[in-house]
This record gives sequence, structure tokens and C-alpha cells, in this order.
Amino acid sequence: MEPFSTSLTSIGPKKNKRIIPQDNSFMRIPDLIKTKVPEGLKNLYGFDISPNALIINLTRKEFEGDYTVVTFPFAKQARKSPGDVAEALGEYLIANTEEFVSYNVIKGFLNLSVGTSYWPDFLKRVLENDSFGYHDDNGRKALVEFSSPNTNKPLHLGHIRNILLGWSTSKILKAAGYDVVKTQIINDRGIAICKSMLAWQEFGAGATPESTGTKSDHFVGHWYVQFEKHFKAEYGEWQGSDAAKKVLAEKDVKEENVESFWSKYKNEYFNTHSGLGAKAKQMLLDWEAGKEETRNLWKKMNQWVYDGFEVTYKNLGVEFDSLYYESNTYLLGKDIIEDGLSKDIFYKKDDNSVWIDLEKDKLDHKLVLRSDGTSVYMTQDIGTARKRYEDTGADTMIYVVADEQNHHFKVLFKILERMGEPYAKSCHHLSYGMVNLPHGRMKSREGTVVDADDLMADVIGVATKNSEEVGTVLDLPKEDQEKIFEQIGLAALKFFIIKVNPKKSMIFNPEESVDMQGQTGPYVQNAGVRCRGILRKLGEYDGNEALKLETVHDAEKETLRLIHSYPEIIADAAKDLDPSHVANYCYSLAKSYHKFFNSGLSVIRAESEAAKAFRGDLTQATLQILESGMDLLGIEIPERM
RNA sequence: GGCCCCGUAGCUCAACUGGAUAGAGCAGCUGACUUCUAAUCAGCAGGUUACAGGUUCGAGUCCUGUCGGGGUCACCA
Repeated sequence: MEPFSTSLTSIGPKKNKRIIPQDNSFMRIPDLIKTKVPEGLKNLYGFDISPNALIINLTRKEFEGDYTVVTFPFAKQARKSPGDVAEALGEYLIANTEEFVSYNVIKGFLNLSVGTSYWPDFLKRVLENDSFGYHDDNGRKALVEFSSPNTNKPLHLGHIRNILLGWSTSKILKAAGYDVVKTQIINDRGIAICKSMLAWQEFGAGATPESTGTKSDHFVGHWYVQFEKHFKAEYGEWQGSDAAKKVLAEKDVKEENVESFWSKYKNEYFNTHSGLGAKAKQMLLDWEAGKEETRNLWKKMNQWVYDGFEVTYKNLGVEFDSLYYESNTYLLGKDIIEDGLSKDIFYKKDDNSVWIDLEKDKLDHKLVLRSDGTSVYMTQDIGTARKRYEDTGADTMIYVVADEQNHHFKVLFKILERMGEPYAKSCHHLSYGMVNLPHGRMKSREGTVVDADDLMADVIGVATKNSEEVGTVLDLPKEDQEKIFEQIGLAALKFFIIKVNPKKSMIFNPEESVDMQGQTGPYVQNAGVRCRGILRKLGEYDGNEALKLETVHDAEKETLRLIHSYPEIIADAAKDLDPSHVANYCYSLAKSYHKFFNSGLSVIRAESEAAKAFRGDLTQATLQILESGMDLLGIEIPERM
């Protein structure tokens, strides 16, 4: 048995001697159409159109042709029927390009067929360029904020959707030509972490993650839960007290409403009568005053959380370029408000609170400084945005945050605009829908929150079980097997989440998330692994033979056209900030290759040297694009599976 | 209640941003492994795109209304 690392990483011939055409005029079909159709319209009818206004589709498989141009939009200006325009354009393209060899017209649809010789040439271009599909630097810098957890409890399924969206959006923007900075703001201060701190101090008896053998962020989360438990007990007991009876009498609560009244009163109880509440609040005040003992406790517990997060992030395969801590940024923005006050962007009320009037933009008045002069969330966000601009020079800022904050970001961006911030118009809220379970929302009270670490362990567990049943990698060393199981399990999870359009809320069915058949991550991986297997067996071949190819079969054409459209997929995904485009694309490409594989067209036993070389190139290119596309989603394709 | 988002096959999702006969997967049923990996493929079945109008060559997509679901309306984050 050969060692894993050497036997599996060689995937066949990488760079054979090839005839590389010397001209620089190579254009992919969409670009060719965008050049030649406006030119044709100008020559034929004498009017100009914007190339971007063209509608170019892959020809549906029930019709003859490869690419379809829709001519309805030009009919009026040309003063001809859409069919006539299509005919004339078809003639023009045949006469004035090498690539198109025939056409047909159905109503206003011009179906164009690309000549066979185009494809082997095209594949060579793909294989020569490892980053085929990527776009040139556009000179812009985008800052992407995602994850942004609180430090009082571990990450859960909601964070996973956020993180996967943020990560892949960052990758996609990079591929689309942006310089990208990945960042997060860590919400490390506030009443929540104080609750964990207090509970640990009061009831923890010196326990540590080490002493209890608990992952350190879960350890801190445990004490947060303990706080809630003790608080609830305290509250329940209090409800029988004279003070409680007095409250009921004052508020004139009827007998049958007592229970629901108490559940709504909880927050007020925390702020008024609760002993634990008072202690937690005192802790927050001590923290703000910089009391050393409190700060040390805070540092200790936060460090536990960070150590835990680091493991989760690493397992998920993500990392950040920079971090912002709320404890450093929560005072930012106040100066900016003062400044804006003098410029009449904001106004002050009699009680000294500061507001902005957004009624002209069909929004409300929004508070930006409390009457006691302290800041609110919005104030911080204003300050942090400017700081980030100063720190990084990013002219585009993308906030990956759940859609419950749609309104907040609408207001934030409008305020930044009013302030004349140079990046204001390029701020985007990548808003995504809630992740629900088959039986409804995740609720911490009902213990239905799906923990991130548990979830990853589960999917890897299922992948391991499946893989051992299939038995195809049992000959490999144990650690290589484990690596593969991990790759497969995470692929299932990540793909399941990322294939859904971000703005839609999604239902997360744990059973379906570990499916490995059909429209899933492992299905796509399997196509790539299949390519690797074929290339391994194929060995050396003469790449130049491919240029002598005489026919391209339908089963090959589908895969070719998909590879061909990869650059547009990246551009669209970047424009829409929507990684699901890439996921669905990868699935289509994998599907088309599987189909080709089963079509009876053999690579290794091809009918001619030309076909063999061509299919070898096709297989290599498919693998290259699958790896590239899945990489944008944070998914790896294993060597074997 | 005001504002915002969503509603597509039994279930989970697509539909190139207004283009051709709305496509996949899962679940169900039939077939294909001595063949380049069956985590695959081929096929059957499944739809009044919530409903009613409108806009135009053309509507799941845009507009209006109705019904259903979610979010949000804090000197919280």
C-alpha cells in the first residue's frame, strides 16, 4: 500500500506540452455575444444598445443550440418582428465570428450553436489558469463582519449559518476582485457576561474547565444557565412574598392573569426586587468603573470563552483578519455625535437626549445618546464604522446579521449617509433568515438550541458510520480516514445550510442535514473524487490530441457549458452577496459530470486519442472548478471517499 | 395595529433578476454494479407557483387587494 500523501495527491498529468494559440483575442462566448450583437444591431439597424442589456441564456435542452439571445427587446427599435431581428442577427454572427457555426430561430429566441473546435481550446485555457473564474482586482476593499458572538455562551446553529455566509461571501468577493478584510465584533461586555461571572463566583466553588473536563466556552455557558436557574428560583419564591402581593394589588392584576403577569414582569423584577439582579448590575457598574477584581474575573471568563471559540472556528475552518471588542468600542461614536450636533445633523431634546430626525427618509426619529449622556447600540455602530474605515480604508462594508435587525441597519446606513461618511453608500446588510427546527424556533428556555460543537460532532459521526459501511477508504491509515470523515461530514452540514438563499428563513432538519445522497455536499465531493480516480488511472496522455476532436457529445457539452459559465456565477454571487448561487452551481456541475460518467462515453477507453485527451482535459477542468467552487463555500474535496 | 420580508410537488429547495413546456433532491415505485468508484445513473408518479384582479409580445418574478406565516416597532443588544 502506498502512503496516502504521495499516492493520492498526484492526480495525473498536470501540464503536458500543449499548443497554446498565440492570439490574445480569445473571448468566452458571453463576451463574444456582448461584443458582436451590439455591433450587429448597429450595422443592421443603426441603433446602439448597452451590452449589459442583452439577455443571454444557455439554450434549454429541448432546443437545438448552445446559447440563446432574446431579441424581443430590440424589435421595436429595429421596426421588425423579433423573429426577423433574430434571423438577421443569426446571419450576422455566422458571417462575422469563427465560433458560431449555425443558428435557429424560434419566435424571438435566437439559438446559436458553437463549433466543436471551440471547446478543446477553451478547456486548455481553463487548465492553464488555476484561478479560472476569478476576476481581476477591482481596486476596492470590502470589510465583512460576521459571527460577532456574545461571550456568555457557546456558538449555536444560528451562528453557523452566519459564519458560513460570512466566510463564503468573503471568499466570493475576493474571487470577484475585491480586497477583503474579515472581521467580527466580539460582544464581550454587558449584563449577560456579568450573569455568568456572578453565578460562577457565587456557586462555582472554584471549578474550572480543566477541573470539570468541560470545553471552556461551554463551561462559561453553563454558569450563565445556572444564573438563570437560581434567578428563576429566587423569583418564584419572591412571588409569595408581601412585596409581590403589593405589586399585584398596585397593578390591579386579576386572579386568572397572575401567571402571565409574572412572566412579563420578570425583567422589571430583575431591575427592582431581585437580589441576584442587584448583584449582577453592581458587577456591571464595577466593571465600568474598572474595579480590578471584577476586571480580572471578566478577563478570566472571557479567555475561557475565546479558547473555546477558537476550537470551534478551527473545526469549522474559518478565521478572521481582525477583531473588534465591544469593550474597546462601546464608547466610540460619542464624539462623532457631538460633532454632528454642531452641524445640526442631530438635535438635542430638553432632557439632554440626542436624536436624529429621519422622517424625510420615511423613518422615525432615532435616539443616539441617552439623557445621561451614555451611548446606545447605534452610537457604537456609528463609531465603529468610522473606526474601521480609518483602520482599513475599506470602502465597502458588509454586515452579516440576522434579519431581525433589518430596521437597525436601515437606520444606521441612513445616519452614516446624513453624516456624509464616504463609505455610507457602499454599506450592505447581508440579512439572513432565522434557522428554525422542524418543530419551530430554537428556544434556550426549552433547551432546543442546537450547539455548534455538538452538531459538527454529529455530522462527522454519521459520515464516519456511512463511510465505514461503504468501505472504500478502509485501506488508508487511521488518521487519513478520520480526515476524510471530517471533510465529508462538514461538507454535508455546510452545503445543507449554504444552498439556501440567505434571505429565506430555513428549516433545519437534523436528519436531512446529514444526508449524503442527492443534492448534498458529499454528492458534489463524490463527483470530484470520481474525477481524481479517473485521472489517476488515466495517467499520461498527449494533450495536443484534444485539438483534433471532431465531435462533442451532448453529455460532454452540458459539463463544458457549466464550466464555461463559472466566471458569471462568481460575479453574480458577489453582486447579490449570495453564496447559494455557487452552491447550486457546484451541484449542477457535479450532476452533469456524473451524468457524463454514466453516459457510456469512457475517458480511459475512449474511441480515439482525440476523445481521450479531450475527456481527460474535461475531467481535469471539472475537478479544478469543483475544487475552486467548493473552496468558495469552505468545503474541501477529499482525495478519496 | 403601522412598517418590512416570505408563501412554488407530501417534505427541503431552484428558476440566470420579466423570457420558451416552472426544475432538482428527499420520500414512493421500476430498472442498471465481472465495466473509469452504485455516496452514481436511467425511468415512473407528483403543480391552477396561497387567492383575486391588473400592467405587456411574455408574469412564479412587477403593481393593487385579500388570506396565511415570520420579523420589527426600547433612553436593550
